[in-house]
Parts: sequence; structure tokens; C-alpha cells
Amino acid sequence: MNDNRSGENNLKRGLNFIEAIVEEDLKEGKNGNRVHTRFPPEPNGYLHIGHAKAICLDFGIAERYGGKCNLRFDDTNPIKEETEYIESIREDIHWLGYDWEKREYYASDYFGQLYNFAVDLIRKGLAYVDDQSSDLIAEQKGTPTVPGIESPYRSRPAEENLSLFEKMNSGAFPEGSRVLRAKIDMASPNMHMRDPIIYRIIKHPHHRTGNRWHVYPMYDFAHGQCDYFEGITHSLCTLEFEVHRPLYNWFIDQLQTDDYRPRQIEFNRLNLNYTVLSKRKLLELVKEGKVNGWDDPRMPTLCGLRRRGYTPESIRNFVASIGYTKVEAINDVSLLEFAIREDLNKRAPRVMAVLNPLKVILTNYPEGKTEELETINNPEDESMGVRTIPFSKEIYIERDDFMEDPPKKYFRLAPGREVRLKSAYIIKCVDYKTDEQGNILEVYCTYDETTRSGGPDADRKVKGTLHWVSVLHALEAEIRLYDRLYSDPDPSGHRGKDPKTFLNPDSLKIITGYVEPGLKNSKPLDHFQFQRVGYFNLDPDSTPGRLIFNRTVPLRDTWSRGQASGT
RNA sequence: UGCCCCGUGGUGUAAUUGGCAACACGUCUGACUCUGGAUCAGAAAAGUUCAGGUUCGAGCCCUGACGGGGCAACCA
Repeated sequence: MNDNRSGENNLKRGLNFIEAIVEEDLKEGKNGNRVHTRFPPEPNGYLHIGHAKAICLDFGIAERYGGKCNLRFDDTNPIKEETEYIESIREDIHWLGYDWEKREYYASDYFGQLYNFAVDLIRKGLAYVDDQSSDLIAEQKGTPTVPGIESPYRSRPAEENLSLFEKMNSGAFPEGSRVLRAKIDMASPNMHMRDPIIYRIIKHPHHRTGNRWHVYPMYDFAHGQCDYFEGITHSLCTLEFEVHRPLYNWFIDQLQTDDYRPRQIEFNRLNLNYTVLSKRKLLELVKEGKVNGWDDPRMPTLCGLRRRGYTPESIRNFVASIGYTKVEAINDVSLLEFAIREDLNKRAPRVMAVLNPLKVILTNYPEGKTEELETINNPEDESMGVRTIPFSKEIYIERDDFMEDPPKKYFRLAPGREVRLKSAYIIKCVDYKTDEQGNILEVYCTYDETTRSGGPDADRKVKGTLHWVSVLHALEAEIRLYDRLYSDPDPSGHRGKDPKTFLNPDSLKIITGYVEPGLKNSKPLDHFQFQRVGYFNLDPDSTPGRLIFNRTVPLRDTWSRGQASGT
């Protein structure tokens, strides 16, 4: 793994700041030289490329330093969490190439320990039951610039707290009627320290513990302690949890029995331009039918990217290339596209496919004749071998590859011009037919038999080489062309404007194209390079009689780029 | 206007204990090519937010400004 160029570059550059910290800790012999991380998703949605960044770090650090990485589902809120998501999360992590072995845990595994810990805090006078409404509690919390005020229930005797908390859990009180709060400091400059709520009453059944509990720990009360229970040495999370760290430490202070405590390190979240990475907003797209499900190839979800044709290696390389820092960065999607092109260039077989067909008739080619021409599968990898493709009198070429009146640097077919048909013959345009509107209907060419690939005049130089497909043999296929989902570089960055305002109406275009017959036997998710066009893969919607391809990413195209900029 | 974090080419990242600002993407040339792909060669592009200070020497240390982000869910 990582034996490609960007992988090497990555090794060449220094450690990221987290690796540096880990190495420092190792050097100091902390935690008995253990390195133990965890990836802690909430099972309330599908994983997206932002999670991939965290996964690669969590598992990557463990791998690199001979440690372990747990998978832990942070399932502290039964209202939002579902088993459906757990399955998809497991699948996506495995697909990326990581394995947690038997170490699959759940925050709910620790509900008992957490409950006992809460009871402990109550006994020590460090937690109390508050009977006030959430509005009132919020009001008393103050603001970042104004200190909060203490709850009238703050000094409730431990015995009373104990019995109330017990009743909260036995279901004696309605949801929202009471909470358990840590007693810390209502005047703290850190809002999270102002007597945070640590338990609330929820009567919705939990996907794993059913109706056993009626109180559930808040994330802030569960997360750090779960890390502690699991012996995590390095708790890696995103920047927004920085201000939570003092609170987590406060809890661990009460729990700690020796030197060990998890060390939390925060890194920058992944942002991509033209992309939205918020589970809530992605869920909206799915629910409102703006896309066709979580695995719609336009989605930044891992299942969406997979269906689009992205490989796990490409995603890992991409993640490695953008690095980990404490700066809020916005990455350009071109980096992601580079990663998938780089990977697919090495592994995708080249095939012939014409997306926008124009019929070419070879006037001097024998009627009814068919040839099987040999062609190489991948010039980047000889071990991928050769195959044959059928050739006959009528072929399709790309409409763009013919012009009646071409500009100067146009290398392709035009009246009187010669081009090579890839792996076949050099042909010359002798005539063409248009309709009344001037649309090109057919092009007539002669072929030169001696120029067949491998033949005596095969080396004759011509400017252009075209891909083609035999009309007689080609398979019709549905081609799904994807463009960015949003037309604005920062769809979530406009205050008061729903990102959906910026949805690109042309993000999906479905066309019918023609592909070489050998593609009949391809399997879902098989990757191909449609020569001169782009990378495509077979969509799982395909049926034996109907091939459906997704465009993963177009090929780099310096010609059309030059055209667009007018040079 | 409280607390916390952060400012290095267009973008993302590097720069041993202070020592000529490096790499990748992108952009632009040119070469080569039976993919206008790939590959190869090259170029433009920051003097490190600003102002002071320490030092023989500061992107790295100190101070202060300015700018960006985060924090006030019975969400995670």
C-alpha cells in the first residue's frame, strides 16, 4: 500500500503534528508504550469523505505505531440512531481497507458504568438533579460574555439527588421534566463547564438496550469516559471539540486511579469546495429526493463515491495528500479528482465507447466484412494483456471528432483530412451529408488497408487518433454523466441561504452511447477508461440486457481547456 | 464583547534544537505519443497577515494589533 507517487511524497514530508505528538509520547514511555485509538461514529447517518479523513488517521496511527484501533458506536441518543446505519458504517470502513478485528464497541456497552459513575458524582456532591425546564436552564447558563447563575436545585442534598436520579431512570418522571447536572462552575469562561447536563430522560427504546434505561448520558458525559474505559491513549477528534476538553478532563479527574488518561488531540475537519459535508443536510437531500439515495454517485458519502467509481486507494491517497493541521482548510475538489485519475490510470482497462455518435461509412471497405482487431488493454500495465474488437464498414465516432470547418490546431477529422482509428486503419474523409438545418448526418471516408495497426504503413504519421465502435457490433448503453452537485464553491457559506439553492440542475445527465461488445460481461463497479473520454464504471442498476455506466471523472483535456479560454 | 484555536504561492501542506522558504494539486510552455490521456522537460506564482522586540541571523521565540474560526442543543 502507498507504493505510488503521492504515497512516497507523503513519506518524504515530515510527520504531521499528531504523529509528532505520538512519537514524543512513545519516546517518553507514556502508557507503557501503547498506542490505542478509536473511531467513534454516531450511527445516525452514512459515512462521508470527511469521516474517511478521521478513519485514516485513527486506524493509520494505530497501524503505523503497532497499536490498535477500536470501532465504537457512540449511541447515546436512541431517538436518532438506527441499526441500518451500523451496517453501512462497518461496510464502508472495511471497504476503505481497515479492520477493528473483534474490537467493536458501543457507548451503550458502558451505560452501567456510566450510571454508577454518575451516582458516584452525586454522592461526592458533584452532581445534582435539576427540576427546571430546558428554557430556564438555558437562560441561567448566561452567555459567553455574561456569567451564568446557579440553579435553585444546585444544593439539593445527595440523598435526595440519589433517589430522584433513581426514579428518573425507573420511568417515574416524564421526558424533559428533570435532568442530572454536573456541579462545576456557573461562572466559568468556558460555557461547557457551567454545570453541564450529563443525563436526560428519554423513553424511546434504544436499538441495543431496548427499554432497560430511561435515562441516557449526554455525549459529553459518555465520550471521554468511554475512551478511558477502553484504554484509549490518543483520542483524536475534530477542532470543534477543543473547548470540550477541559470538561472531559474534569470527569477523568474524578475517575482516574493511576497515571493513565487518554490524550485528546484535535485536528481540522475535511472541507471540500462545491460540496456539503453535513449529515443533516445530506439526509435532507435524500429525504427530499434531490438525489437518489445515500449512494447516489453525486453524494460525498463513501457509498456514493464507491458507486461513482472511486477506489479506496484513491480516497486514502487523497486524504494523505491533504494532511492534518489545526487550520480550517477548504480543499479543492481537483485534488480528489487527481487522486482517482492517478489510481485508475494504472488499473482501469482501456475500452472503446462513443458517447455522442456520428456515423462514418468507409466507402471502400467490403460490404459485410468483419475483422477482429487486436488492441492493448492498458498501455500503463502490459500484464493486463490484449483483446480483440470487431471492425466493419460502418462505425461510430464522437460527434466532436468531426468538423466541417475546423480551427487551426484541430487534429481530428474534417473534409479531406486523415486520422487514425485507434488500433485500426488510417481513414480519409471524402464527403459528408447534412440535413436542411446543416446538421451532420453521416461522414464518408476511405480507409487505407496497408495502414492497419501492425501493417506495412502503420507508422505513417497522422495528427489525430480517434476512438470508434463498429455500428454492427456495438452495444447500446445508458451513460450517466455527473457534474458537481452544487454550482457554488461554498454552498453552506451563505448566511440565511439553504445550500439547496445552489444545487446544480445539470449534475446528472443521462445519455445513450455505444460501447464495444466485450463489455457485455462486465460486473457492477468494474472500472474502465473509455478511451479519450474518461473513467467509467458499471452501475449496479445494470441488468443483463442493459448496461449502465457512471462517469467517475473525465480525462484531463488540454484541448478543450485551451478552446474554452480562447487561446 | 468573555474564553479557546488558528494566520506560509490560487488551493492543500513542508521547513532537525532559530540558518538560502520546499512539495503536491491547479495554471502556463515545450517534447513525445496509434488516447489532445499517460509520461518527460521547464515556467509563472508566496518572502511567511501587519508593527515592534530578542538575536550575527526569525516562518519558527516575545509583545501588540489586524484577520479567520469555534463555544451559550435535555445533538454528536
